[in-house]
Amino acid sequence: MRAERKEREFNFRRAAILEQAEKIFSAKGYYNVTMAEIAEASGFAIGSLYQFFESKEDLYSSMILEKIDLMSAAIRQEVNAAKDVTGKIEALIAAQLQFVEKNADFFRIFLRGQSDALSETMTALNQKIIDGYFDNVMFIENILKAGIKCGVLRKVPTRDAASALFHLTRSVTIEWLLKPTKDSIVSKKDFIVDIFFNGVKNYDQ
Amino acid sequence: MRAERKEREFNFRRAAILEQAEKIFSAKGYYNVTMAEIAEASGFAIGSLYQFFESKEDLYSSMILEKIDLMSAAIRQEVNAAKDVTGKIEALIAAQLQFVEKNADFFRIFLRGQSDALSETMTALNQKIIDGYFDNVMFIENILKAGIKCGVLRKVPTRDAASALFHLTRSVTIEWLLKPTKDSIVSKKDFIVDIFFNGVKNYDQ
Amino acid sequence: MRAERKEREFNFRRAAILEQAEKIFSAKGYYNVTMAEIAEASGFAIGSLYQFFESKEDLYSSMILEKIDLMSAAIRQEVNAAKDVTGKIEALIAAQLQFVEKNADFFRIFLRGQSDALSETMTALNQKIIDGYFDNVMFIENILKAGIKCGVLRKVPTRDAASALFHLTRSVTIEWLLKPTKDSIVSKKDFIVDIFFNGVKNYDQ
Amino acid sequence: MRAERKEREFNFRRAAILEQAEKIFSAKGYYNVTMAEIAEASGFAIGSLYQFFESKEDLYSSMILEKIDLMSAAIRQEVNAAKDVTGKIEALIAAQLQFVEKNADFFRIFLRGQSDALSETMTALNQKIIDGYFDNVMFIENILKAGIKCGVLRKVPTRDAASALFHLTRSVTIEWLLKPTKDSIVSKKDFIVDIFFNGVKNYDQ
DNA sequence: GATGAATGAGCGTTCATTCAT
DNA sequence: GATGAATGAACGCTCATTCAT
Repeated sequence: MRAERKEREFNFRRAAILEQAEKIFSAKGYYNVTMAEIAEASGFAIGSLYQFFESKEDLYSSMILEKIDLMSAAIRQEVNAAKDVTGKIEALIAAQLQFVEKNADFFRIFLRGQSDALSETMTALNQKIIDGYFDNVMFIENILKAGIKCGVLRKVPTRDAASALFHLTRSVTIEWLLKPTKDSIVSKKDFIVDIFFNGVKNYDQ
Repeated sequence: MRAERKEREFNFRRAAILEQAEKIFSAKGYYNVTMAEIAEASGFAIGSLYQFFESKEDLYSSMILEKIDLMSAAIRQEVNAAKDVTGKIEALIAAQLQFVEKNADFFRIFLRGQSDALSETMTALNQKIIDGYFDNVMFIENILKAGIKCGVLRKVPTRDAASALFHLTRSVTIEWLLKPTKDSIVSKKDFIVDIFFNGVKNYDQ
Repeated sequence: MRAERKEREFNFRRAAILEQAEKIFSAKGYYNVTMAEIAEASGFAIGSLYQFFESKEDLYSSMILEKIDLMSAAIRQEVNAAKDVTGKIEALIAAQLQFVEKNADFFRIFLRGQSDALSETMTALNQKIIDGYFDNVMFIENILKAGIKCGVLRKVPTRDAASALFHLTRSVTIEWLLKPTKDSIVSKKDFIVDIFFNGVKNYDQ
Repeated sequence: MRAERKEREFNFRRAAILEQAEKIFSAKGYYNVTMAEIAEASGFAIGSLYQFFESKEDLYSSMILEKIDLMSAAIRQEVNAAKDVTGKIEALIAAQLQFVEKNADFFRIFLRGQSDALSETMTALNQKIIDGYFDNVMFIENILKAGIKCGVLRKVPTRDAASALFHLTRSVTIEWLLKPTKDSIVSKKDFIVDIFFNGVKNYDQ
């Protein structure tokens, strides 16, 4: 059908814009990027951007929210595929790190985005990001609760521990983004698992 | 002496501006704050701000860097006062949380600032923030190294573990800033220590 | 014949566009109406409008000029049908008011158009409107001249008096357009005739 | 006092901008004038215009409303100075014509403005213009009522007659603005008075 | 030194017009 | 012929910075 092809084309172009925008926003930050720049980079005229997005803010928000959804879906799929609690946690971390590796540009933005969430502007986006963050932590929390219930984990405050695991992974992500290294970030999974499960104390002493 | 009094006056006014700027930047973010707003809030004329700071960017950078220095100094003092490794780590966490509690406004900025550090603008500030971050992690790393050497901690990759501890504390900070609560954040110290030292695994099983 | 049918079709569509355009321009004014809006309202594609009109300005001008011609013709016909001067003047006023009543939307534009004629843009349109205005006033003037010649009217400056009659009618039109009323505007004819013929002075005193 | 001089300066500059804007708007119409043009003509920077006016619309509205107020005041003063009804009406017409002569540029705009008042944009300005128009007509109406009461005028519908007188004057104004003539428009006063009082009918026949 | 009015480059956004399909 | 997505010049407006007072 004609209309179908149209829509496919539309989505294709839209995605192309978002891809370029991601790179540029990642490098320079929301306020230092102009619509003209995005147009130039994506090979469209300035006016054309407005056929795909209502405004600069809409373009930015769309890019972030859609990527977040992708990430959420990817992670949940991996986690649900795992059977026991330990496996789920490992899958969670691995999936997160994989996503980071494949979307480094986006994460540079996303990490900023979460901080921007602390300010008053772009309220809609911020609220969605915060909601997404809480969702995420709650998702982790439920895994931990299951782990405590079945005795694999000791009784720790689940909410705090979930947040801790989330930020442990984030810590590795930030280090990786800050120091250009060729090593795959996924190799850090075992370290996170080790620290999160065992802590640093030496019991052998 | 006349010149001394002048300088004291100067520093006093400068600090007053930074104090107001901190509040405003915290609430609205760098790009949504105007020099006129800062002037208004601090009771100076717009032009006067330029006697204390070269530019808006300079004002912003100065505020952040000076607060970081304060925080660094405060933390190091507390840590150095502690005697053994365990005590140093507890002191480190407690000092950081205390600083967060006393400087919530600043931390809202700082968390954003660290993310901004991932982009290309404000190079000077970003580099200094990254340097400060690395300094901080290295400082923690040295404590951990000492802990491993004396057998209190098990042999974990020190750099990664230092970063992990740093971000564990950060995780608690973000949660606290995101959800307005009247509980003191310092009370979270024991949780961080517990997780970091012991992990979440249940060894009793 | 084929070509004829084509032309009929063409003119039919063209008229449909003008009809919608009249409504929209009337409500929002030339500069607040977009070609997209006119296309939408008339059920054509944007590009199709350009097969009927060279430009937005051409569309606007065409609509106005054609309506003016219609009005002129209608009025002249009515006036010529009347026999004596008094009858001609009454016919003139009545015809004008009837046209206003049937073309309220257009008159909202036309009144604006006449003022636009005082500025420098849309020179072609403006010149034609001014020409039309002068034609109109001259047409009235000739009636008045005849009236003076045959002694029905006293010796007043004909040009000024013609303009006065024109604007007297206009005054009633504006009042009627400004205050939404259900009374037919045509009922005001007698008032205009009365004032124009007799003035307001009380000779009985 | 310092502040006083400041304010005088401010008002002086503001008036200078309005004066230039009047000329330009008069020649090209609201939508064909750019802020850059007004800035250029008045010798200020673009940004400076915004210290005197909130927006382009505000600049335009201010210019019109302030002139209207001036005109209203001037006319009412002249009218009130006259003693009997005939004198008041003559004063009214003379004052209006004088104002037109001194403010030709403004009237080119104002005549357009009143028509714009028939569309939906610039609601606030339009409402004020319409209000002003009604005020004006009512002011005239009261004079006519007094004239009827004291028997100088015959019993005509006062509202319609007031509007008629208003537009009679307007008719002369438009003719004068449309045809560049060196004759003073004020000389047309007697014609207006004559037509309005006596009509065109020849009673001698 | 202190002021804040003046500056103008630079932004996001609109929309008449074109032209490949 | 009919379409409507693509275009980009042009607009109103902001705000960091300067400098005459």
